[in-house]
Amino acid sequence: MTATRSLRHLLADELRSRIHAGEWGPGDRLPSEPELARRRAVSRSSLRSAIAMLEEEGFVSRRHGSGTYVTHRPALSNDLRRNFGVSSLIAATGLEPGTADEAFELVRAPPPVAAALAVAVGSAISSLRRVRTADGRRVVDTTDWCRTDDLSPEDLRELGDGSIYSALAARGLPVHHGVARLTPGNADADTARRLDVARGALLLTIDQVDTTAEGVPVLVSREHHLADAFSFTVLRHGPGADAEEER
Amino acid sequence: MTATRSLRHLLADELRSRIHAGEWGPGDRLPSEPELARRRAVSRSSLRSAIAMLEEEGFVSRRHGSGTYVTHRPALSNDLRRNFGVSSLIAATGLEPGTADEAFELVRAPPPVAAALAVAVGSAISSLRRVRTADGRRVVDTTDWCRTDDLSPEDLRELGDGSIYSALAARGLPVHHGVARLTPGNADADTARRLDVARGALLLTIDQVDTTAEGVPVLVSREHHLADAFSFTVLRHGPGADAEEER
DNA sequence: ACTGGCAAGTTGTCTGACAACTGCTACGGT
DNA sequence: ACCGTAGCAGTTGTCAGACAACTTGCCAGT
Repeated sequence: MTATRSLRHLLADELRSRIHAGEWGPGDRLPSEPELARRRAVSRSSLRSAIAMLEEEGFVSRRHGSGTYVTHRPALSNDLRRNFGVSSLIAATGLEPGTADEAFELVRAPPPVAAALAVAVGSAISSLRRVRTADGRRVVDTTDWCRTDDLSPEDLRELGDGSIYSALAARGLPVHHGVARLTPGNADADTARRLDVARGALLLTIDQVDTTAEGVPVLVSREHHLADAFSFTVLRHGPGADAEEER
Repeated sequence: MTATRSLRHLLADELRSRIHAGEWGPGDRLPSEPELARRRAVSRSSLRSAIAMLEEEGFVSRRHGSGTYVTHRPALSNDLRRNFGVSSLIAATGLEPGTADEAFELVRAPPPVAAALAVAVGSAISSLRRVRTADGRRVVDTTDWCRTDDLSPEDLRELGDGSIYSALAARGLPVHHGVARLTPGNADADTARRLDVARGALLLTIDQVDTTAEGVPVLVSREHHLADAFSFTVLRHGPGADAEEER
């Protein structure tokens, strides 16, 4: 299923990987649009759409009358914006992700979680708590919550190494975006024990609410990251790129 | 100078602000492309490019054969990706940004800064250290470094309330993007004194390197943010949005 | 040696058309 | 009365060709 995405997405993927593979280095000029379109036997407009996507993502920049150039974009090992789950975050640093101390439970929704999931406080929801490891080292203590009619505790147990995101997508609830809130903190007794560090160790806590394209919140998670295990990076677009609204 | 940006950028800005103003709410369908194009007296292709930008930014989502719909995108008060400088971060929360304890100096580049700015270790560079305040409260302790031939300490003194970014842009060095690295930490004696908090207070440190579109690093900064003063948020794009490369 | 303009090449926009898809409606069979 | 299906109108996706706006390098004239 899933079907082929639209042509311009395919073209964008293609160009992105060709740039990523180093076919054109930073500062190089891409072949002209008519040229690229002719070689791929697609219309120039489709190819232009693809390039527009790459431009929006910051991979290339276009100069009217001159050409399209590959930007000197840094290759971030772990960009918060791109690496969604903890697994991909760990994998992006070249380490082997794993899990430990898994616990699947049916719990009463605590107030903040209930509010985020739009359910009544105290109603039963599925929760999955686990410690994520990188090359065997305990680095993240996570808890995920979701509605039981979306995923029951049994569903969570069955997914094994599969990601929660793909399980949700298989149920027709693909996660479109998430809002992550970052807070520094110190490990409490419980988390310290689970992560096998001293109490009070530095943590970066990420509270995240994932929603579908329709704006329905489907997954709430709280992740306590060991501060010295990762370096979290964000690519920030400069003020020149898109002047923006205020009020 | 600056010139009018391309038409599709203008159209995108226009639509973005109209959505932001609430003309169409989340879930609503936008007028059809031919309709919007006719009303603005522009070609459908230009308008399509504009909508493509909004789609890439996550404001709308298109459905082939059905229409273009406004997504339920959360209105983030302070998104790390969008709010670039500390001032805009403070202003985005509705507080009044200010500065205190400014110090302009000519210093010898410490190794990490020298590496980031691509200058010799120990060579003279401009630095600006200051405490940023929000409604008078001391919330961030920042230090900026840049090459003296880009901005001398006197240039920094002269800019007053103007941002360093606009000063760099005026010198033909517009900042295109920056890479921010986030680290939790505890306040050392010096920072604690400057921020008027207890030693060991929780901080979120942001180390950032800002570069031009050509990839030339022009500004390095280290910001110690009081943990309880802000909540840092990032909008993360879901896995469904753009399946991506790995290696 | 310098300057001005010309010309080729590239991206930006426009126009018109058709294909592919969605959602609804009306029709016909059971 | 119910249900499935074909058709239809509306929308986004793609195509083709043309011209405008801009950049860059070259070349002739001074």
